Amino acid sequence: MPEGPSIVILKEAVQQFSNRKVLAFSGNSKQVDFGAFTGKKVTAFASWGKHFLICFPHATLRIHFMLFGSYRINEEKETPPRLQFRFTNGTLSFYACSVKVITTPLDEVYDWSADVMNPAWDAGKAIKKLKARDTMLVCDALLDQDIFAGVGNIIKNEVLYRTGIHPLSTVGHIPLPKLKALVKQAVVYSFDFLKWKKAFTLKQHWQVHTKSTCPVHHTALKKTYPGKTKRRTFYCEQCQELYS
DNA sequence: AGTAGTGTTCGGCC
DNA sequence: TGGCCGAACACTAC
Repeated sequence: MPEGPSIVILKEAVQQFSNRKVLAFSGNSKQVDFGAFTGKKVTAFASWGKHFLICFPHATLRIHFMLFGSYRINEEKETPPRLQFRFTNGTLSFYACSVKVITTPLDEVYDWSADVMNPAWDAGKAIKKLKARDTMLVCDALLDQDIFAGVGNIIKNEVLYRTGIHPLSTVGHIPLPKLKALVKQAVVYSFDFLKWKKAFTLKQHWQVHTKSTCPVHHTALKKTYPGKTKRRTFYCEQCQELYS
């Protein structure tokens, strides 16, 4: 569920409830005053990176699925929903997710140009942010939501392989053309992810993530937990150059 | 059938 | 102060 493209899929799947009035609203979230949203109309569904946003005239509900969150449309799960909306044309339920109420205008909360899937995405700003973090390891930089909102661990591994950059490379030592390729592919792979996920073929397109051999050299891939983020990292020592 | 992970926040410690 | 680390959260595919 969690990476940016999956949130875009969710946003598209719930459009049937856009501009609909909430007939009933319940759940086990402690963050939400359910009465404050009952009878209100959903003005829009939006997203920023891995954040899913349900907009109302007076406030926005921010949903983050973390590792285990899920949702159902016109279906029920056994587990109690964190949030459950009933509309005239169906129900929308969220499970095991983090929920927050946002009352500040969204443009003040979110820098839309940092979201790799947003039309406002600004590659130049991403390059500037990377240059300002010159001692950071690239494996950590790709997971930094202030730079690449929406990028998760799968996208990280695949983008590093595509661009031939070793995960332990230091951002400040990566040549500018390579850095530009990295920023470019963070977006390109995210949209590939979206396309493949919709077609239920995402996993079969993975080149290194969860894999044990390099698709080019047929030699063993490395699997480590590097950097500050210590997330599972798959890479090929022959294909991916170390800049340090 | 047990394990590990598409993620983030928080509190404690040094 | 601030960086680092582990725990917590809570589900399910492999």
